Amino acid sequence: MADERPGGAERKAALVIAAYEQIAAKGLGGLRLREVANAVGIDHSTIHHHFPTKRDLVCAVAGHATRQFWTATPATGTPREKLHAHLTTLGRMIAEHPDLHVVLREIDLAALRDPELAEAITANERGWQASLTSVFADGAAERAWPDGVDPVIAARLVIASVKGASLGSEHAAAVLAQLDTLLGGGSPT
Amino acid sequence: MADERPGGAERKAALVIAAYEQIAAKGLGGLRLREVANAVGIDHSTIHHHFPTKRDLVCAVAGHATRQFWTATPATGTPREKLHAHLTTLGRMIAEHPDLHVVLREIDLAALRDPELAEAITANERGWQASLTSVFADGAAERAWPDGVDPVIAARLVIASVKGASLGSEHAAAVLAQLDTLLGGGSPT
Amino acid sequence: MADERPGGAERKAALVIAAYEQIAAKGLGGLRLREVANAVGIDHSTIHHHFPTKRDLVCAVAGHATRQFWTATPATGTPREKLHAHLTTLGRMIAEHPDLHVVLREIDLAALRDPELAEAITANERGWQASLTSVFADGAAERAWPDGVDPVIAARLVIASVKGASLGSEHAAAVLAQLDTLLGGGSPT
Amino acid sequence: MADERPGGAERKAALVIAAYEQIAAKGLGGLRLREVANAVGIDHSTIHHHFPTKRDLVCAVAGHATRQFWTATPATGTPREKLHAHLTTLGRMIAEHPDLHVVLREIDLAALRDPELAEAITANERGWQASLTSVFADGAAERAWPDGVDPVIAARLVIASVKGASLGSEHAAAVLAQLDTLLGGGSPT
DNA sequence: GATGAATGAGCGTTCATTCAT
DNA sequence: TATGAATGAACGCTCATTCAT
Repeated sequence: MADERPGGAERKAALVIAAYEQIAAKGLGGLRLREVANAVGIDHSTIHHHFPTKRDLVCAVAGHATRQFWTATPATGTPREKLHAHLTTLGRMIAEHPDLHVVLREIDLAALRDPELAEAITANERGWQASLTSVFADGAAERAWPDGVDPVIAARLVIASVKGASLGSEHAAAVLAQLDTLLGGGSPT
Repeated sequence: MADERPGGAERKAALVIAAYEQIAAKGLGGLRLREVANAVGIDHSTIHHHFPTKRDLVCAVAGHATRQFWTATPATGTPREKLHAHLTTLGRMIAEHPDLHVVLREIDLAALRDPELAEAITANERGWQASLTSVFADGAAERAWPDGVDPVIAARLVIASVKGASLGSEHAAAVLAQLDTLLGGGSPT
Repeated sequence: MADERPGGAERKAALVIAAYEQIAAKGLGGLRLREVANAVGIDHSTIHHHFPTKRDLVCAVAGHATRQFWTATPATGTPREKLHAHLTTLGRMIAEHPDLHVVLREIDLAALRDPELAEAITANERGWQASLTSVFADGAAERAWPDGVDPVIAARLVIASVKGASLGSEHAAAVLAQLDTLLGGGSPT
Repeated sequence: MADERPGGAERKAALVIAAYEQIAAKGLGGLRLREVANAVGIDHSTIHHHFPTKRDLVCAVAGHATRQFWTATPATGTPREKLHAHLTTLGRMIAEHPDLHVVLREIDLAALRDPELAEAITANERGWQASLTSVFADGAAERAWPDGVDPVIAARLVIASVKGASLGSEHAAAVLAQLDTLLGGGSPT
């Protein structure tokens, strides 16, 4: 009822969001704890009560970003339809909210050198990979895809295409639609 | 025979290479002029004699990296063969020299906020895009690809896949092979 | 009784004084934040906690110096006596505390190129000018000065003489006494 | 006849003038050897062939500036007329060419901490002082000044007023005219 | 939980100067 | 005489972090 003095959890969430926005705007290398604190309206040293180190905050942002991403990509129907919906949604999301994907890519890169960060993002990607793999496997039974489609590898291809497309957000939708076409052609079930 | 005292141009090149390696190892955000200078064996202030600012050095690295990339991707034969060779080469390169692609991706991301850097990388990408587009256009005449392949968009898809795949170098070759299969079907000319 | 741990305001004042002394000793061009910090006994980076930039510190010194100067020059009595007291006091001050006037001159010069600094010093000088002008105007009514003395210009002459005299502190008192003689003639009220 | 390749002396003079202009524009603290060299069209390291150290160049500028000043202040006639002409000329010069006086003041200040510089400027000032003193002494014989004028001190007062006035060039002429009035009143011989 | 003062390592950059060519 | 490469000390400033209050 009284949300004037936010509890610890809300403050933490606010910090994560502020940090997320900073990363989207200035990149991971441009992230400044002081500015994050300012954006939330607290002193910059107070931030360490919620996140002992900068890295902890960044990891939390990684979790937040992957969650955002995942939440936005549900799908139902046949495997063909699921894939189509997935790629369409992602294409639109990249165009409409490039921030999320920029942050995700920023973290992908940093994760190459930071195992802790990698862990924070891997969980999400494992889910994505698994979900896509099962879509491809399901579709394979009904010959929904062209010959030569390996479920695991095709899932990786989709993920790679999405990541790469997110670096050029203007063309992302078209690129993913092209991939969709290639995978399902003009003949969805 | 006396290359003990390197001329200005060689020093510059050595600095670019050292910076490139630093970026590959520590990321753009971990690039330190002092370490670059140490690697080359000169005082860190001397760098500014060759590159007035850090940014100038990074731009030079961008040029170097894109050149590396481009020179490593020639191809001959039919459109089908060209594409196959291209994707195979890239897949192998990502696996064997992940550095190059990491640096390229690092710069891609930074270029979102630095127009000067963007310019250094755009020239290369325009060439890549044009080359791929013409391969797809040529192949279209002889129906080398599945239906629905738009040369321009397909080129972008390939680029996106390569970029995305380079973030997970272990699977890059398989991913690009999958894309190759998808595009060439079971029937290369 | 516990002034071991100085509060923020005291630290700031101590920094200003230390900077003032540095400028007096080495000139504005010889002012080093690290030495100021050392003199106060803190890390040099802590200075920026109190004064965001070096310029801010210098402006604070400008304020401090002008205040020092102004508080040291009160006067009472007839216009003639006021002027005499003023010039005598200044002559003595320049001789006894040349530091203050050196710093003031240093800042005068820098103010030619730094509007912010100019502002910090102008306020003081306006007060000085106004005070002197009114002394001269008051004296004019009782014919305390030789013919041809314009209150505003005479005030400027006094200021100019003081400034110029402060560059050669050994003779300052005599110089200002000469000016006093010239203005008051042999007949002080 | 061939002034394409300037001899050492001309080059030196050009450097002094360029340095002088730099000091006038940016202050002594803003003097950069590289920019001086650029202004003259030579490499910045070549400057050391003409002036071993920066200080040497500054001393040369001090000489140049004092010479400029002195050249511009001749006077003839009775002591009264001489003084009047002198103060008028100086007042006009400060207004029309404030650069010279700014540089002179800049050097005055620096000379407080640099004996070598002091020496370069003292010679000139001694001449100025002597010349003024003799004007005052000559005038004393014919009672050209008010009572109480000591030739030596009055000379110092004039010098101090000129220096101080040069810090506020807009009012310099009026200030020095006021001093002139005070010294000679409405009754020049 | 929050603050402000302080820290210290380190950054990119500057600049007079040196030296081999 | 002139150059360009190199030096090295020093500079102002940044920023994550610590700690007493």
